[in-house]
Formats: sequence, C-alpha cells, structure tokens
Amino acid sequence: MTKQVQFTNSIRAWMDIFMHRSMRGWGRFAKSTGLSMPQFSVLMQLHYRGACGMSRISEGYDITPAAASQLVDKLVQSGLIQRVEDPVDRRAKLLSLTDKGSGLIQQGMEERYRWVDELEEKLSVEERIRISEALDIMTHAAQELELEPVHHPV
Amino acid sequence: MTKQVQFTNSIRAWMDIFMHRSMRGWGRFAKSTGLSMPQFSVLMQLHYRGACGMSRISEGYDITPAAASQLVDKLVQSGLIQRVEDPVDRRAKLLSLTDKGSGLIQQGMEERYRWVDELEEKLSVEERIRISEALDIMTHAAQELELEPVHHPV
DNA sequence: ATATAAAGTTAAGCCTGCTTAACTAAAAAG
DNA sequence: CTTTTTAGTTAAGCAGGCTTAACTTTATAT
Repeated sequence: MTKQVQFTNSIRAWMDIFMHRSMRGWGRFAKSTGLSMPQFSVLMQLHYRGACGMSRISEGYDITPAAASQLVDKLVQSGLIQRVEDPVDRRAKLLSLTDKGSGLIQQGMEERYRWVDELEEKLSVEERIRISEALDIMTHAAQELELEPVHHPV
Repeated sequence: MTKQVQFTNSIRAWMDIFMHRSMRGWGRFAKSTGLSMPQFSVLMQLHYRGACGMSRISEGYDITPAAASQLVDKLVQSGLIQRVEDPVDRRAKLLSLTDKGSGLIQQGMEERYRWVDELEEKLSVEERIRISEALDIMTHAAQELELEPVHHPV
C-alpha cells in the first residue's frame, strides 16, 4: 500500500466514524431542544460565520428570502436570535445570536466533546501527543483552505 | 499549557472545523437529491448500522412506529430501500438499502471526501504519514468505544 | 386454547417549512 | 428627481413529518 493510499484510507475511516457520530449527536440534540433542523442550522450558521443579514441565510441554505424571514422570525420569538436594523443600510437586518442562543449551541458542543473525552481515555500519553500534533497540522491546513477562493462550492 | 489541555484544545479545534464542514455538506447534498433530512437520515442509518426492522428506525430517531412506517414507505416507493418480511418473525420487516440507495450514500461520501483530498494537497509527505498514523490510532480507539456498553447514550 | 404482547400499518389532524405573489421601504442608477 | 434595484416582509397554499387512535397479523405466555 503506497503512502498516498494509506493517508486516504486513514482519513476516510476516521471521517466515517466521526461524521456518523456527530451527525446523530447534533440531530438528537436539536430534537431535545425542541427546535427543528432548519431552525437549528440557522443558529449554527450564525455561530460559525458570525452575524449577517437575511440574504446570507437564504443563500446559505438555498431557500427563498421569504422562507428565511419566517424561519428567523420564530427564532427571534424564541429569544435565540437578535434582529436589528443595519445602521449602514437601513433596508437590511443584522442577525446575531443572543446569549441564550449562543449558550444553546455551546451546550451542544459540550455534548459532542464528551465523546472524544471518552476516546481520549483510551489513549496513552504518547499517543495523545502525536494525535494532538497531527490534528493541529490538519486544522491549520483546513483554515488555509477556508480562506482560498472556493473551486467546488460544497 | 499541559499536555492534557493541549490534546483537548487540538481535538476541539479540529472538530469545530470538521463538523461544520461535513454538516453543511451533507445538508446540501440531501437537498440536492430531493430527499428531506429525515428521509436521508434513515438511509444513513441503514448504511452505517446495516439492515434492521422498523422498530429500530423509530427508536433510532425517537419517533413513533407510525412515523417510521410512513417515512420508510416513501423511501421504498423511491426505490432506495427494500422492505421484506423477516422470515424469522413474520410480524417484522427487514429494511435494507437497495443498490440505488447505497449508491446515493456513496456519492454523498465521495463529495465529503473531496474536501479532505484538497486538504491533503496542502500537506508534506512527512505530515501525511504522521497524520495517517494518528488517525489510525483514533479510529481504532473509537471502534473499541463503539463496542462497549453505552454509558451516555448520545 | 385463550389471552396478551409485539411489530407494523392506516387514517385524521396538526404544525412547520417552503414556494409564489404582492407588497413596503431604502439605496443606487440614470 | 425619477427609475430601478435591493432587502426584507406578509399572506395563501401545498407538501412533509409527526402524533394519536384504531386496526391487523404474528408471536409469546399462561
């Protein structure tokens, strides 16, 4: 097995396990909060990409502005999102997480982290160090990739 | 910074980036196939956990048997799932992916892999080897964890 | 053999998300 | 200054997911 193939295999095996775990985890968490997946996803987007206008929500999830408006409206009424007028462009709105919304996402994160904490317990000190270093490299590379122009919009 | 904390930081940073990417990716992919998230999730469960009965679907997503039945029904009609009588217990049904359903999930996987392929290009050969080894350790640990009795059902 | 439990299905009804269409208000273009 | 474009909202209507309730069929218990 070439090194090339080995890398590919290793990362795909890890992705498979990890994606499945985290998807299920988030799904269950969203359900436990009483939010629908679309609602929850909007909170996630605001958490990761920061405050934005309605248009970015509708683009982000490929839904009409009308749908985005209605979706956001419920989250505003639930006190999870703030919707204020953009002082620069008064047509636009600025959407951001409230403390409550932010806390909710954070709580979801903690539950997701719990799994890898258990995982960590299965590892020796040396293994932890090696993994830590490896992941830092990947994270760094991923951040670089994030900044580049997107060739394959996924 | 202690090694303990360093590991935790490294893995959380990686999780953050990776979870967000893959969640968005799967969401968009599901949408592109015309399937709803619940429908898509059922396919995912069958892919990862293998064939099962209706009851496991309803337990897995914490929905009523009625809901599961209706959900599965649409997937059967779309030709993505096979629903046959369980020969051992004729009350039960055996659900499994058809080739079409299996191929659809596979296609989604490929798209998810594409991102890490780009990531790989940013790495040196030595980095790839180190990462490959580290991920193998994690995958192995995760598989062990999977087999143990679940303490924190997530 | 009869009673009970378990696995699924079907139907009615509710809620949500989404779309289209018609609209308001503000910014940009001419 | 008028026209057009952009950002977002509101309302009507459809489709999907979910629940409860009533039901069928098969397995298990007594």
